[in-house]
Amino acid sequence: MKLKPTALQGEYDCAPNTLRDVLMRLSNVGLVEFQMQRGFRATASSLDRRSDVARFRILLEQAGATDSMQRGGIGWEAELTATHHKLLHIERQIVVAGDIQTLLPFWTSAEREFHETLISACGSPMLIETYAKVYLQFRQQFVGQQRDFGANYFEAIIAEHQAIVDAALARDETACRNAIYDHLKRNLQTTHLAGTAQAS
Amino acid sequence: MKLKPTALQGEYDCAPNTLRDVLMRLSNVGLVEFQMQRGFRATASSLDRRSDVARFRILLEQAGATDSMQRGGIGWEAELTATHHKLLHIERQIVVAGDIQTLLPFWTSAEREFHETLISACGSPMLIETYAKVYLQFRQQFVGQQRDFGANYFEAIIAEHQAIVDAALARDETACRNAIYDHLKRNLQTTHLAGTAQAS
DNA sequence: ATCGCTGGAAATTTCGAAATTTCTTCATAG
DNA sequence: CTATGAAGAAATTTCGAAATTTCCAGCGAT
Repeated sequence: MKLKPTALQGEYDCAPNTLRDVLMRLSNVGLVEFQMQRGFRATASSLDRRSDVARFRILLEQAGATDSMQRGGIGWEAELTATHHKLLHIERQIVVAGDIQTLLPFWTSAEREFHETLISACGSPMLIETYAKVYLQFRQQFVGQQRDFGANYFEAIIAEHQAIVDAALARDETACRNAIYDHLKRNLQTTHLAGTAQAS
Repeated sequence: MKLKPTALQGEYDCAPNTLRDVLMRLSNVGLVEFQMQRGFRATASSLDRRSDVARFRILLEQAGATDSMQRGGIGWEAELTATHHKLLHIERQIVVAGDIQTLLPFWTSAEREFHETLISACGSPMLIETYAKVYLQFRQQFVGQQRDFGANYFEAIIAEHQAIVDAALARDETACRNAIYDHLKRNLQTTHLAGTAQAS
């Protein structure tokens, strides 16, 4: 679907060139596609695309977490514990209240913070920056997609996050890689599974 | 170092806003840094930065090559052989003639093609696109840096590229990962070595 | 002497119109 | 009926000026 600056001018109240600037920045993050002389397009939300993003996210998160386990000190452990605590609190609320609508934005924010903290001690600014972009693109794949959060969906998520923290704090690299893979494998296509062996 | 559109207006003959647009696109690739309301800056060329880029490149190239070895068919093998043949031809010319100045642009182009072909069959558009950007940033770290290409520098490079091709065609994943690491390790800082174990 | 505030200069961003390029439609030829 | 080409329409890019924001130096107070 095309995104024409002049068409969006009515939606948002500004000049077409400002829209162009905004779209250009969104294309930096990967939320919008840009081609020279051909304008902007919303990135398609296909099964292939989602699988690709998930696969790449697994690669970066496994590498970042592994490095963080090797380099991270007590400060990293503290931050990881803290962000996980906040995340767990929200997830329990969702399970109990079942009120996903109002809590979802808080959960999204907390989940991002948790995963970013997990890799924060890897020592590679480039990996951290790239992961942030990939995480946004990952989340973008689910906007407007009416996913059915099954009854025990968030209970499963809670267990998966717990497994990641436990492995990370125990500095068990293999366990952590497996936990990350298990957390994200639901987004992979079966044809991609071969290429993303758990422990790699 | 700051990059002010109005200042570069004399250098290139166009309006400041066009310069702004160009710099914005360069920041997409990572060749220029951009901060909201604070304009553009040339990315610093420090030892830390170069090491970070190299480390990230190793991660992506190892993963991409591994997946390509699993998924690539005869077509991939053919392309890899072809690009390596072209690269080797240029490198031999450099060794014989010692004429680095005129051959360097050709070598850079051929080297990029070779490495991109190596990971081209990985099946992940995202990894391929990211690698392309990282490769550019890697090369950027050496512009204007008078590196001393020692007498047998390119002879070593030839051997390293050969090791990569041989391992890739033999589908020896561990050997290929090691060959990639050996090819790029000269750019890593010692403090980073721990984080990038050869076979990972 | 250091810190905070204010005023002016410089840089960045926004804007709307002009110029260029691409896309669409329709007519004509094979 | 398909294909090629040209004209018109639409979209993208460029441009220079206005508006906003940031940066920097100088003044005054604690």
